Amino acid sequence: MIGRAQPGSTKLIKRMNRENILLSLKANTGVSRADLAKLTELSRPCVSSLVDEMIQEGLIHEIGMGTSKGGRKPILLEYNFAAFGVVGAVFEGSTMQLAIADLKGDTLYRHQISLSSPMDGEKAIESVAEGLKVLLARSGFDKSRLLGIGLGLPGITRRRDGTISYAPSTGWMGLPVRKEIEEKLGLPVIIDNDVNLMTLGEYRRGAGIGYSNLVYMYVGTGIGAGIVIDKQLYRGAREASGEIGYMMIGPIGKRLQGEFGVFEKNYSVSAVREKARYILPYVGSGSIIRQIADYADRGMKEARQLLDDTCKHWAIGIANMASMLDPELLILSGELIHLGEEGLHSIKKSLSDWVPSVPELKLASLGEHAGIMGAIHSVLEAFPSEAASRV
Amino acid sequence: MIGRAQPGSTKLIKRMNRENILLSLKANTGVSRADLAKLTELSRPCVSSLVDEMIQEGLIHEIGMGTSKGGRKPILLEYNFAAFGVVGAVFEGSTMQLAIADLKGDTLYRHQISLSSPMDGEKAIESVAEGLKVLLARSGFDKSRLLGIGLGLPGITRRRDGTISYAPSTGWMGLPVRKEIEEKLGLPVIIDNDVNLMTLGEYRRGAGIGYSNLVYMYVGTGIGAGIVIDKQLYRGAREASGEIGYMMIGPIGKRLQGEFGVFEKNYSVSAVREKARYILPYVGSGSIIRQIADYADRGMKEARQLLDDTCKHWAIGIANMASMLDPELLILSGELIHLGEEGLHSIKKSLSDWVPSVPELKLASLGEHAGIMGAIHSVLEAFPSEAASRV
DNA sequence: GAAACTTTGTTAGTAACCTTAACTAACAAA
DNA sequence: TTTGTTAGTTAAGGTTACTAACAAAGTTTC
Repeated sequence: MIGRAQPGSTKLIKRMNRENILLSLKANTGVSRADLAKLTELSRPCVSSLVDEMIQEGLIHEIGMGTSKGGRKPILLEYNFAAFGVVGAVFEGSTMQLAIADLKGDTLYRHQISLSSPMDGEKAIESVAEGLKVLLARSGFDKSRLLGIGLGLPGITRRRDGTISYAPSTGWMGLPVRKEIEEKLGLPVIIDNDVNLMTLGEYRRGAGIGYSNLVYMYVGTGIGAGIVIDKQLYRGAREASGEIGYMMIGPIGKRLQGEFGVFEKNYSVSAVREKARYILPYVGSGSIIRQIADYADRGMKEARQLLDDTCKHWAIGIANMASMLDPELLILSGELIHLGEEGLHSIKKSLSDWVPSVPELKLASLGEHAGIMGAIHSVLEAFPSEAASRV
Repeated sequence: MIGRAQPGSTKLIKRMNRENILLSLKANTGVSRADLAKLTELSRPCVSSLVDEMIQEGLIHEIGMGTSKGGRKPILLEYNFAAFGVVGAVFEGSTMQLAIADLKGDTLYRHQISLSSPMDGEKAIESVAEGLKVLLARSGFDKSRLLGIGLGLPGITRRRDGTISYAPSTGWMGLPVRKEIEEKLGLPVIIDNDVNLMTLGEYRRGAGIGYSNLVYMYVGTGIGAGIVIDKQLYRGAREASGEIGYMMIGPIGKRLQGEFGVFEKNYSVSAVREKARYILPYVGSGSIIRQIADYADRGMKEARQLLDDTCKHWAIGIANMASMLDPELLILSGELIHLGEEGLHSIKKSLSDWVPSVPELKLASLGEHAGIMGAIHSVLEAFPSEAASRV
């Protein structure tokens, strides 16, 4: 027999109403009880009693009187963003970035750790513990006031199990990350793919604020994408969504097990850099697309060709995603940032030639911080107003 | 200021509980009040009173006694699937198919109308009215007992507005279909893209039953896809999701405004048929891929090449979708049905070479009826247990 | 400057809904 | 016939939010 969720009870409706009040309070600061009644469509007495309860619990503060609108002055309220904290951590090659944030998602302190032996999973887990200690000390937060830790990892992560199921670049396949860290720290841990978290970061705090459906495309050593659908990050049936490095773009060739996908084999930063080495007299460590563009601008024909070919195929990747998902917005990140205005324009032109519904295009706005912002927000989303659910 | 939805009231919890009971009752027939209490996690008295209420309203029936499990015999209940009806209608080229169904989604009667002037939008709308009359007469349903009409149309539909925003094949661009039919018939109308409805049909009644994330791929005159994410049909920001005919697969060429996309220009049934004309001595009207395969099997080299090339590029389309969305299941439909076991196998092989997370592959199982099934279910989903929400 | 509104917030009583506890009904097993 | 179990009902009680009325603290009007 097939059952169902959520039996409607009197507790449930209270929880919903508390949640609604908190949400309104998070979205607009300096709001009175009367305002909340209007916003939530609850009666004034009901709002008053719930608010008083939450003031007792330390979730809300009274911050003084407001100006009269022709009657008694309102008592302004504020969500107590400092009531709890969250920690975000992201592995990036040989460094680990950590940050502690309040319930608003505002970063309080950052910390960075260089991993001496980048490929050692156990060591990496230990440095999370180390970084956490530093952040707690600096911020003065007690561990009991942390909601949890969000952790960004390369490869395909199994969020539910808390393990890594596919990680060609680090070799941490099968590592039970969540369990180990939770045991070591006694805090809830959420793991996720790094590109997913960057997507979440840009969606909540960057170029994607206010949109409901967007795609985030990242071109780096590999090529990946994150997908937000109906305001939710979509992770796929096996948490392998957005693995667009495996799209069939460019020459196919033979694929070796455990290797990169066709698209990234042809047009990742590493691949383009490799091609450039055959053409350019000198290849530095900066943005490869800028280096190629510089030579192209100076009239080097082969450079111009490589540039055009690369842009065209990146545009093809974008067009494929746009035609399939019809997002409102497409955020370009990683090496795509360096395309510049002309590059962006040529991609827009291609899209309008190719697909019927062209999404808005924006460059990512958070830079290096996208991943850690996302990690922070992944915890905030996993525990929606934590305290409200204690009822 | 930013407000919020759903003020939690005592009415809401009753509605939720009624809804839960109805859902359990829809999913399993022949269930007692005691069973429902277990399924919904409500108390037995609560279930009893809600059930009695709904029996009064005609939503539920008692269907007799069950067998004792060591005590008093249970009174078995059944959802009254005949309480309301829904109508589905689908335009397909020059014919319109209609069907009337009960709340279970089981088709009661079908009807088909040939459109004398297929491209005349007004005429088409009139035939919906005509078909509805026939179905009501045959089934004995009164119009007041219909929840609504689901209507499948080619092109990009604006579901909210009820208009058509892009329809190169019919030219019905901008037609306010919903408004006109609602005014003419006095019934709620839901319009949707035809491929979306086929997807919904297969998801609810065909190859996709039980899955939560799937992609439906249709190859016909055009190429399109439907996307189900987290048990919801995803329509895209501008309702243009799944327009995979515009993926960049095969030679690009110049795209003319209002024309087909690159993928479908190269590998739709019409495109492949065109290529076949240059190769095969005779091209009939049946499945084009079967015709090519027959010549290939008889040793004709060019036919074999065309077959392989076509399969390969269809597989590329599938791989692109799989790598981006990581669905559990991919349903193949339209001309893809005729690939047969060998074709399916070769596509599976390609996929496992190309992408890291290979979805299950199935052939569509509803054939011609997928669209109309979907139309029916689109109404059922838009009015979830209609009567329950009257509370 | 007093009277008449207005807005904010609280108090008291009520209605809606679910739950628990206890009961009747109906049946199986021994 | 007794004992135990399952199904369904009745009655009392607990939460929760709502309405109505009121107090507090302003502004506006004449």
